[in-house]
Amino acid sequence: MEENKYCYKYPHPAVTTDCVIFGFDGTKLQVLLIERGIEPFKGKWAFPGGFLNMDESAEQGALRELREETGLTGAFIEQFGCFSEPDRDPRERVITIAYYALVKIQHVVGGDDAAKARWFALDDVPQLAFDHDRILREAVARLRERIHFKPVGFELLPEKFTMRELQSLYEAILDIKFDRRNFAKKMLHFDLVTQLDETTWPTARRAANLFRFNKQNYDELKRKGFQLEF
Amino acid sequence: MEENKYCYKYPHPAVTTDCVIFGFDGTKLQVLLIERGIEPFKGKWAFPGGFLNMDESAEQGALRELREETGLTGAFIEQFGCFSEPDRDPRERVITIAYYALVKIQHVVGGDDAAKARWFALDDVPQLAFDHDRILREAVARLRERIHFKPVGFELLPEKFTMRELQSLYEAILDIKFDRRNFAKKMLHFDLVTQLDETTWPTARRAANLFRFNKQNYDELKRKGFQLEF
DNA sequence: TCAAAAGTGTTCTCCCTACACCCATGG
DNA sequence: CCATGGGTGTAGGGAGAACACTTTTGA
Repeated sequence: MEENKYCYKYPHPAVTTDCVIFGFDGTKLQVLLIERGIEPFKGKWAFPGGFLNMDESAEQGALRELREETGLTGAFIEQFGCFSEPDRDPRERVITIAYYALVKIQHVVGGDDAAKARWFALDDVPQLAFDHDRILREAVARLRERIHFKPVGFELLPEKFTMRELQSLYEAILDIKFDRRNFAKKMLHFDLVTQLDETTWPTARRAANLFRFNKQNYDELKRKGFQLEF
Repeated sequence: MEENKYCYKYPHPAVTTDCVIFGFDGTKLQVLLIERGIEPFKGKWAFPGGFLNMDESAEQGALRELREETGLTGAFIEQFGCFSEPDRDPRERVITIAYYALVKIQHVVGGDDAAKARWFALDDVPQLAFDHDRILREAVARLRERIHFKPVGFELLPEKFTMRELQSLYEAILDIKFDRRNFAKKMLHFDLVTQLDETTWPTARRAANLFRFNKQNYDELKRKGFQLEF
């Protein structure tokens, strides 16, 4: 049996993609992790990911992994870095291209296949396999940067959401508190959210207005080169 | 003679680093390009770069390439993306990890070795080899993003510079015009620049005050978590 | 003396911030 | 009726934007 049939003149590293999947439960930012079933780092938690196929781009690879692990298609993903320390994988030299994904948590049924998958609040993520601790830190940093200029947050919310949910999301990502009224004012001022006629079922105390993301207006603003700011 | 002696169970892509080197000539943002001497894309211009060694991280590889091509050590570099379209290199599958470097143009003696190297103003960069056009667009986009929050611009200027030079740099990067007085006010307000007692030789019409970057104050601001804004 | 670039301060506006009271609903 | 969360407006301050004239020096 031929074991090592792919040969090159010079050494080549292996290349993987890893996907930091963020979700939002209405209160806290969550990350989807998978418990490793094999060595190395067996039993540790890690991001879903895997080797890149030779006929796919890194983005396609990341989307494929995402689909395989969560069943999600068409989620928002963005590459945020490539991690390449020579000894980051004990088996062989592996370079990973890292993406973060923003998913609507209620669309993820939970680890649908073999792998043990679980959501963790960002505060109580356990120690991770490989250099995934560092990868997570950089993913969060990138997400924080992004949300200042792009309304990526909407990717994490359901179609319809309350102003409080939106605010909680921003607060969870940026780890700061906003004044309720000022936050709503700013959001509405940009016309990025549209108020619907519906309200929440009065399941809490009082029914709250529902909003949806106004993509048209966002595209319009972007086209004009407007710089948002949060 | 054994040609292909590095063998793997699964196919591995080749991995390179490429370095988009930015400089500033006092008026326009410049990029350092190298004319390719071999196929593919012989005669086209491209960024300096090369294959990653197996014992170095991507950042080390990029710094090594930078040193080999320009003689520069210790320049500011930042990774901004990994490009992985399966057919981006006609020879074999090659993934490139892209960095941009900010260098003081007067420190670069010019292509010191074999390669034909030349500075191009951003406006008249010719069509580039591989997918380097796209890489350049993304490098510029990242630089623009960065300069809003980090005083990366100082990496491009000499130790001592005039307020006008600094303003021209910001204008070149962001492609907008500022009011001279407001710009100086904002810069001085953050205490990011310190005025020196020296002035330029009155080579233009009137001598201008010289400034230098106040790194201490910047670190101080950063430590306190201050968010700059330009 | 003229042209070209440098130095300098004020006003106005707008946006961000801080802040408090009433309303609706379920228990 | 009370507790909880939702809705709403205003006043003040600070930062950014607009803006013009004088100075220096070389040609």
